[in-house]
Amino acid sequence: MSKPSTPRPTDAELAILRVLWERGQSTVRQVHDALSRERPTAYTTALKMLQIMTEKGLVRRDDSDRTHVYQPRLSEEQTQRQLVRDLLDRAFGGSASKLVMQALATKRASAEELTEIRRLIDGRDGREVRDDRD
Amino acid sequence: MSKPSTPRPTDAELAILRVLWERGQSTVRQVHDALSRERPTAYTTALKMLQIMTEKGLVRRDDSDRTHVYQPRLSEEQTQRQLVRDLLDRAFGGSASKLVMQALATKRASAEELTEIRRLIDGRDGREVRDDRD
DNA sequence: CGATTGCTACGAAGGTCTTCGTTGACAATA
DNA sequence: TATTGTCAACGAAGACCTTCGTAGCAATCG
Repeated sequence: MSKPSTPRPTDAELAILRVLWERGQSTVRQVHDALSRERPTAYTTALKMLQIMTEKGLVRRDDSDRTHVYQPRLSEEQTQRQLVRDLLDRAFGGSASKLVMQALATKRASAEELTEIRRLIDGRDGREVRDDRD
Repeated sequence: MSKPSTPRPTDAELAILRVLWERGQSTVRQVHDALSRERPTAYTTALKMLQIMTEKGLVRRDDSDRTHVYQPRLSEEQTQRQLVRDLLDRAFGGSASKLVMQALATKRASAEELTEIRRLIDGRDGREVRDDRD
């Protein structure tokens, strides 16, 4: 039950969401500046993007002031979970262990990360998964 | 070094790859039949898709017979790893442990899966990841 | 006041994705 | 042989995605 209330963010949308998660609520200018540090684009690109994302429900807009302020509608964790679930369905036949296996096969999985992961698993063993809404 | 030799498969492409991974090398007809069980589409949709995927290098085509035969160019595991790495970069800041955490937060992570995952980690501890080419 | 600056809105271009109809070649069959 | 069926190849439509230029409006500066 319950289809994803918000659509899967595209690449450019995700880039913007990353900015909003890091900075907290921001103006178009602020988003644009942050994005441009990585890759120079026009101001109106960020603007248009945020407008579209507002329509899609990916961000919320406060337009009480002349300069609008945007904030992400879902937390970083919620979005990450949604993306993982999506990938799980699309490419892993729903098998979380296979996904974890591939995550571990990544060079990025450092020793510290493995320790961290083990702690995670020990922490919640077979037992229940907290209720999640996405 | 080395940018992804093959592009990230799109949704429809992934659906076709799933068929090829499961069935092994297949004709357009066979792919189409398998896809249509899930969601009815025209034969030429599968055909066009496979033609495009051939151009992109996602599949390999044997056209020695009149009826061409297609096979995936990368294994399921290679593709999965590529997708995980991609998601890691786009949405997790490269943190594998965060990704695993979200995978575990999924209902699908059953008790058996957790056991399986723990075995994986114990199996390879901090040590090195086998060489991987994608 | 007039000019410049900063903002939103809008339209549109150029790209990719997915879908399908049509065409022409070839094969199988009546 | 004439018809029917199967196949690959296009082309093109319609939907998104991403990017930007332009326009219109408010505020601010000289």
